[in-house]
Amino acid sequence: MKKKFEIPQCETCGSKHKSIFCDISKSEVSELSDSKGCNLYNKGQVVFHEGNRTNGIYCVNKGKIKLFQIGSEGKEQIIRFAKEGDIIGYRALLSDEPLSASATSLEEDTAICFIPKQQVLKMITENPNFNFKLLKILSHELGETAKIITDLAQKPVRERLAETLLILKDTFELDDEKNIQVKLSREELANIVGTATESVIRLLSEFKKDKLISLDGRTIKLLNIPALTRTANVFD
Amino acid sequence: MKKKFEIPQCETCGSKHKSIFCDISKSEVSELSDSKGCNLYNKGQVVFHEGNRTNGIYCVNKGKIKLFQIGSEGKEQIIRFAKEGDIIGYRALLSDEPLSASATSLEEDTAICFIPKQQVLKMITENPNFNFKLLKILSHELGETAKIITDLAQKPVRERLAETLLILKDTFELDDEKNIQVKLSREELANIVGTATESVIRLLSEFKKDKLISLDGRTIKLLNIPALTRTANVFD
DNA sequence: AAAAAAACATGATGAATGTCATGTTTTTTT
DNA sequence: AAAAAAACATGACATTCATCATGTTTTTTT
Repeated sequence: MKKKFEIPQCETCGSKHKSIFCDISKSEVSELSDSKGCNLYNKGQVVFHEGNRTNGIYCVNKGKIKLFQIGSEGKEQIIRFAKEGDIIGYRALLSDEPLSASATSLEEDTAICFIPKQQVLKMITENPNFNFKLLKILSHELGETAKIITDLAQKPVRERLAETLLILKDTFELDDEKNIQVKLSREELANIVGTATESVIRLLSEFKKDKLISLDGRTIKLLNIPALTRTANVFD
Repeated sequence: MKKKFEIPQCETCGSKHKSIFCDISKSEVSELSDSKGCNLYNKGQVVFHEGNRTNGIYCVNKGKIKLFQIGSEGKEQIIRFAKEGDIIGYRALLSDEPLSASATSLEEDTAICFIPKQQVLKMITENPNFNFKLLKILSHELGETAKIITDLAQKPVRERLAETLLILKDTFELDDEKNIQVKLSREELANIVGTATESVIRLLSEFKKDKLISLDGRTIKLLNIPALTRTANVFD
């Protein structure tokens, strides 16, 4: 059962300033606000499904999203995450291809706006700033995925898990107690790292024993980031 | 020692029609031709180096290019290839980040033009067609890398090698004898697949024994594409 | 609150694949 | 053409890591 909620207005959107929409004009904002739709999602609900067509882009107003593909054996592979202010679904729209990944919400009360294709295209052609930001997002993302490819191809599971924790830290940040601000199951962690759930469980226990992290259910506290970085074998 | 060669003119460029520049105006073509530079490369020469800054994009006029990253243990990971008509280096330019990969030529007499940043930015702002093509290239590429991530994370080496052969087929095409039109060392194949050179050698021998391919030095003939597709475990 | 389901945890085992050693062939350099 | 280097090939072995089995804890449903 979906709760009632205030439909977010772009004019007052808290995540606007840190999004691709941060410096569009007043008239564009109101146009955007009029053209968009917005939906609330419970934890685990599907926002869009791999293989489908999309007719616009989605903008995360509140909550956290995982984007994943289903591999040939039916196993989920998490490709990336999105949070407040991020857009998703733009890849399929701009390449005019089916969605390459599915998106589901990771938290209750996730709010996601939908901006129709027509409006997106209009902003691309009429607002060079928006256009360049889009090019920047895409090309940055492409660089990140290339790094992931190299890691998956060359690093052992232990290093990849350590690196995943650091990436999750950078993506969702730590609270004041150094806990990573996202809760994922062991299985989901395995589906990022590209390994078996049991391996994640074992390695997390090792990291804990080595005082790199501490665990409380799905909450992971980073106790020693430099040592974790060394474990991940990253130097940048 | 670099041979003399006719500097290619964009007006008469044979690869223009199949590139991002296929439908720019006459005046834009001549502007492009004036602003660009062009270089010849021998086999194995570096076009650009990971970590450096770039001040423009490169357009492959003739020849084949591999793009790769160096992993934390110094091992090369091939991210993608480029051929006649393809552009490279655009990711770094558009994201305003250092180059995420190195590029080297795979053949003698590779010719690559360089288009300065200023010219690229001008075309982006002034030619919506060019702009959308760029967005399309980036987003398509992003979709391809996502697939590769899922495969690397989930498929065994045998399947990945079979799939690599099929991707090479699609990228460089077959000649009339069904030979893949690119010559790579076993080590380079390993650096695509994410495995050891010895594993590639062994698996190629198996594929040969199973009549999926035949081998003549670095030339790979695809004898049974449907069976290779099944071996790769792909269904699309 | 009880029952069921899902998630977490740990040990035992085996398969996939990386590493090392060694030899042959091919290519490049002198 | 000879020598050197690089690439290719194959066997033996070791290691990582996935799978299976089983049990416990936590969460969800009834």
